[in-house]
Amino acid sequence: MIQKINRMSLVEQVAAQIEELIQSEQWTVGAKIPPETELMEQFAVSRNTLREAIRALVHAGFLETKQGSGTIVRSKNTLDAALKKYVKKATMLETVDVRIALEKQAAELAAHHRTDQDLAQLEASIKACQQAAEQDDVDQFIASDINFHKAVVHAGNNQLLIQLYEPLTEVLYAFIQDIITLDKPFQYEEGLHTDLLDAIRTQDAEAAAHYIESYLKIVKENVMTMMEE
Amino acid sequence: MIQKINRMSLVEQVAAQIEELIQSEQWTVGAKIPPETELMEQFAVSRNTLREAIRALVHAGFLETKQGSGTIVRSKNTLDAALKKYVKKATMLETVDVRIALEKQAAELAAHHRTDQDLAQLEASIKACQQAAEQDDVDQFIASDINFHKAVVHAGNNQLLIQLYEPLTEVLYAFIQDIITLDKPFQYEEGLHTDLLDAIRTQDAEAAAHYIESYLKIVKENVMTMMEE
DNA sequence: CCGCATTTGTTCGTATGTATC
DNA sequence: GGATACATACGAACAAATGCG
Repeated sequence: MIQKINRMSLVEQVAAQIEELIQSEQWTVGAKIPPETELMEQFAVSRNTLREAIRALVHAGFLETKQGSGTIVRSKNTLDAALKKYVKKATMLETVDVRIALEKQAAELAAHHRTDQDLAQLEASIKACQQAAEQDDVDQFIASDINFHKAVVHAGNNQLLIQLYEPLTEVLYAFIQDIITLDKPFQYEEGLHTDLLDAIRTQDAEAAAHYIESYLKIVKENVMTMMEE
Repeated sequence: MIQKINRMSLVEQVAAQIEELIQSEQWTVGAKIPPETELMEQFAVSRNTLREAIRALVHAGFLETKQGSGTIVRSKNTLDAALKKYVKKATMLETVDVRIALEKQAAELAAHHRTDQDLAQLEASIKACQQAAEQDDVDQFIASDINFHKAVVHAGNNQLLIQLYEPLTEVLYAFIQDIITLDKPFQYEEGLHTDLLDAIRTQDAEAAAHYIESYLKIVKENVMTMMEE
């Protein structure tokens, strides 16, 4: 069997290997990676070649270098960094529409694929919301609320969808804060999330999607009224 | 006014400038960029520094280098490259579900926001499909079909959504080819797209979403049966 | 605070493989 | 095939920042 020639440049090969080391968590986030001299020996390449590989990963957001100190692992995936950049530039209205699209689909999938573990996670998130509401802890409530939505998406069991959804939540955090603090005196509606949970539990995909739609339609209206001001 | 010290490394500065040149379309996609020796002079940096910057942009998907030939501009934005990478790793089933999510929402938005220009574009795409079908040109038909779906998403007038959708189509191209060539002897259903066009023209968001849903449900079933084999 | 080793940042020189005319 | 232009790769050296004793 004749093998294909390795057409990848040395730099690409080294970069791919390092990326693999990060994603397999042999190099954990936050940890310092071996110095250049050491990596030169391990990969058996020159310093310049190694540096080009490292620089590529720095630019992509995987690594962070500090002169005199060393190089540390900064992040595990690039999509997150790239998406955040774009979401930042997009208008809030656009972001909300994309969120509606993804979360609705996720809710339908969750209704089909949810495990007992998923249901437990959803219940826990709802409880956290209730507790925060009782204590009038706005920040905690928002965090718990976002956690609930994330849990829904996770229950959908679609990795690609999860990766796309995650960066959106971060941007919405500050916005939701504005809505709650400005628009209303922060009142927690009891059945807000439990309806969706029931729909997912009973595997009623249609109801789950409908809940998300009506909920996010309200969010969208809030966004639009805020933009008019 | 005291200015902050420029703490960016030379490589980062060069990379940022090149990125700017690309996004401002002073360096257009497909065009060859000046050779390294020339850029060394223009940026007033050494070869290795320049190379590290270029390598970072190559890894990000902006540039593409070919030994002996030169370096050309490959893409205008990173999100596209990052997404493609992820989509490639995701299963086809996951990709289809995400596509359903995005396209459904886009169809609803299109029904609301479509302009006369959008409608004209949709009609043109449908005509291209019909022509390709009459001539039994499978490749051309697939291309036109994808163009139609892209036109729907564009009519939704949500930049973020468009950016997310675009990379998905590329991956699906090869797959749709398989379905058409293997599964069926390539027959074009007349009303396939016209129903959606009518829904968008009459601004019936619900019907538009419903059409996308039923259409992509068929696609999804095809994916699932193919995976079983 | 000083001196020193470590580590990344930057530059130059040189040789080699590859595409284009 | 030869000449030229260009990217690839290696090696050596010095600069600058950091951290430690």
